[in-house]
Amino acid sequence: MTEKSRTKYIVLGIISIKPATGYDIMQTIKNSTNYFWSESEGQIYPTLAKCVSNGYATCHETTENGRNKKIYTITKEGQQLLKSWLEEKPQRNSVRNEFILKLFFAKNVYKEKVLEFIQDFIDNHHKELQELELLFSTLTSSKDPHQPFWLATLEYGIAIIKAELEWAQRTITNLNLE
Amino acid sequence: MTEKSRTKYIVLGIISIKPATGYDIMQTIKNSTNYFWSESEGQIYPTLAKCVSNGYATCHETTENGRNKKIYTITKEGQQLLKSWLEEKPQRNSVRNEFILKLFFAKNVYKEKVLEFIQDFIDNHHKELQELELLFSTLTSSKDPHQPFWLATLEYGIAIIKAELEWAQRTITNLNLE
DNA sequence: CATAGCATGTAAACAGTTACATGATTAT
DNA sequence: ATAATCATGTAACTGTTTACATGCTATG
Repeated sequence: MTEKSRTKYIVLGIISIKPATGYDIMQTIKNSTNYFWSESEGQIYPTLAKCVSNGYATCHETTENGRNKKIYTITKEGQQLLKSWLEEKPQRNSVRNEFILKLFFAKNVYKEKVLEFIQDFIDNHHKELQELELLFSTLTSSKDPHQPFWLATLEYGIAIIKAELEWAQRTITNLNLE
Repeated sequence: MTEKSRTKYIVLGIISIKPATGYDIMQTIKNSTNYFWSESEGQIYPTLAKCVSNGYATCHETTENGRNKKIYTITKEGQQLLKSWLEEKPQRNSVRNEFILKLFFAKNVYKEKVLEFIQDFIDNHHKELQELELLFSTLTSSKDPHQPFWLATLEYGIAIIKAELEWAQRTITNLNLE
């Protein structure tokens, strides 16, 4: 956990909702933030250990169903760190969209290949849209105090995907790919 | 330039259009790919040197207006490498949107702060939209053979930004921020 | 005559992913 | 039995940014 890595904030954010294990945190990321923030496994456990050594979290070891678990709980210091980060102006992120980069240089690529890529893009985005809409329908009935914010981020994901799908259809026509 | 870094592909892609200096490449990225692919300065020069040592580009030193320049030209091998990469299925990129991450955890943030962040988001996206629309108007009249693909990527950027702006306005209402 | 832009580059620090190792439980 | 899931962790590698160093030319 170095100065600038934001991994600690998503970790602290998740355990601020409810104490959790490293595994739980990874599941939460996979199931509910993955469409706007992803983390790889190799970051979570070291970050949790460093949060404990820096006093931002405490660790409680238990055994549940014969499984050893380490349940992490946020401390007052962790809450303060999280809150002060949340109140800082968000930083712009570097963007890297490999699909669009390939399209940018697609002049010498066979039209069939370009069409194939756009159709894959459409398929993947359709699947993702379905997943987000499923999430949406479960979230709408939730009474969790976080719900309005989670709904807003989910609507963000859905809005982007819909715009991408519409663009992809138009682009197949505009590039005369079919 | 290691195995997986994609920096070499954007570098080769740009010099495949027209021989260029490292500085030119940075300008091109800043002016025309930055909304979907960014690179930092410290990557460009070492990548160019390695492209030369790997036979993907050649380097020609000249002096222009008293300035020393190194003009890089793509080789046949470079063109082949670029083309074979372009024809591989695009890889998904990891997503990291700090603004949305902060909104996800915004329950304990003052409403005024949340509103401020969304308004900054709107301002920044308005500016970016204007820049892209300016680019768009110059591109539409271009007869460059790359034009249809550049236009498609530009339309992608514009579509996303418009969707984001609409979402932001709805979200101010939905979260009762005003 | 100062500031912005043109032009090239490196070193150190920082960040992140991949692959592996281990072993238990639950479902098929 | 065996595959999937739960659960924790590390090492090595890969990739990226930041800050610095240098010096020239064009513009106001």
